[in-house]
Amino acid sequence: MVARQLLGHWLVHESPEGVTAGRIVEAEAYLGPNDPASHAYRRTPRSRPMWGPPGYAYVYFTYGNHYCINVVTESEGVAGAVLIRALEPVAGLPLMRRRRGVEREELLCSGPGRLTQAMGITGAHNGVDLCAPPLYIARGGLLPGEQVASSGRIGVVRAAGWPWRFFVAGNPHVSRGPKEAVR
DNA sequence: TGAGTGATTGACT
DNA sequence: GTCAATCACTCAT
Repeated sequence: MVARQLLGHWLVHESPEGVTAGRIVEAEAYLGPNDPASHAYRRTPRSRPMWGPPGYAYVYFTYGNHYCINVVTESEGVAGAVLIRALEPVAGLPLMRRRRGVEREELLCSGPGRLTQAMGITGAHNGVDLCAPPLYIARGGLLPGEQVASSGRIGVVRAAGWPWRFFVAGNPHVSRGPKEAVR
């Protein structure tokens, strides 16, 4: 599963204010029409990138306050994406702190809405190519299999029990959902 | 045309 | 532990 492979890679954003980067420590898979919890379950103009070619970003705005970023993983014409839920900050921490307004490193990127704010990602990045600057994914070191845990998805009502959430076990930057993670 | 819901976070009791 | 903020989109008049 692609969500599993995404862990350990870096998400890099080269913005005019400076470069920020983080290691992906938590990701969640969403499919298309077969997944009741996915935005692709009901097609919307905003989520159109989910049907696009793989390697592109799908950024959406939710709850009136927060952005979330997805990586499109399926081929063109097939809906499918991986939601990036948490990052471990590795570069541009001062800039992240300024954008987030918090000092603690664990609070900078430990959540979907938090990491987009820390990285400076907005709706303007919807549909951009993640294989080229200014916003892209870089290959990170391989992750030992025993460090990767999975659990049911967080924050969704439908199909929440599907074990499509992957995260780095014991990493302090992983978000804690309303439900306790089932290792 | 209007009410309800949501892949969330942060502030307040 | 509870609740508000606030926007895109769906569903019901």
